Amino acid sequence: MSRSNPRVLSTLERAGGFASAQEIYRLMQREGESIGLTTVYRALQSLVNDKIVDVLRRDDGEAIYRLCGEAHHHHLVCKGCGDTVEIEGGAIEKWAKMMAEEHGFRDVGHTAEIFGLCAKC
Amino acid sequence: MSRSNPRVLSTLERAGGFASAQEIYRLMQREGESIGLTTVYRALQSLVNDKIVDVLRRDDGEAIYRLCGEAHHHHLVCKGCGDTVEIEGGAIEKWAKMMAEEHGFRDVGHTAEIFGLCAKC
DNA sequence: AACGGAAATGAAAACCATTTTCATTTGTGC
DNA sequence: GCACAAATGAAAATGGTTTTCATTTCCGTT
Repeated sequence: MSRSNPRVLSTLERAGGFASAQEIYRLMQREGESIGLTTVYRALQSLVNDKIVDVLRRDDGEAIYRLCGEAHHHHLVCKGCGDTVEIEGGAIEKWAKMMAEEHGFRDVGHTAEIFGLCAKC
Repeated sequence: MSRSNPRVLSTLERAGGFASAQEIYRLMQREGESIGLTTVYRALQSLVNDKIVDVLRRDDGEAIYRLCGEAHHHHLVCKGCGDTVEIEGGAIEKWAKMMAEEHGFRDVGHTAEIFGLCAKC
């Protein structure tokens, strides 16, 4: 039942370990790989089930997939120009762990994004 | 140009300051208010522009709207049963402020959600 | 009160990411 | 080679959100 298509995984890796299904699909097309959008979605779902990738949501609602193994980081996004800076979140990791423990949750992940206006905007 | 329909705002307040457009629409219908879904969406957009409400995304991609004035808190969500606990995020506020400062960002906000499995699941 | 233009409204259509359906192809064990 | 399961992808369905456009409501001016 493992539909974890290796071509999809490797494309996700090549994309910097961070991309939406549509982006992965377009990327594969551009590189001449023959694949259907459906298969991309299925492969990603499968990778999520197998906990090889995580899902988050972009602000526009599109789902983005990220390799779990990736150095975990967060984003500082400019509301004006869309510029994004990757930032460390050590404090957040601890906070998430503490909060989860306190409420008896296990197997936890988290998302955290900061948005504002950058120096130029 | 202010399309910030007060009936929509008051319904959002009544919903606990936290609801999706569809939920607000259904709530208003149930209460016998005559309004179109389009108007609800427009009113919410307008409230977001005026910084009276914020938007976040639920895991399924649906946008949820929240009164800005609300005591700012975060959520610990169970992936199994969907149960949600509101938690404090003092550490996060500081982290967000620091990171923003460090990169010259101003007028910053943030989102942070923790998800995992609750004790029952 | 009547008129005219601007803003608001909402039904229906368009949009777009995602999921489902289903017929076809591919792969594997016999 | 054969049969059966799994994988594939085109096309249709789904569902939240946005757009279009014709109609209605508001307001300020006569």
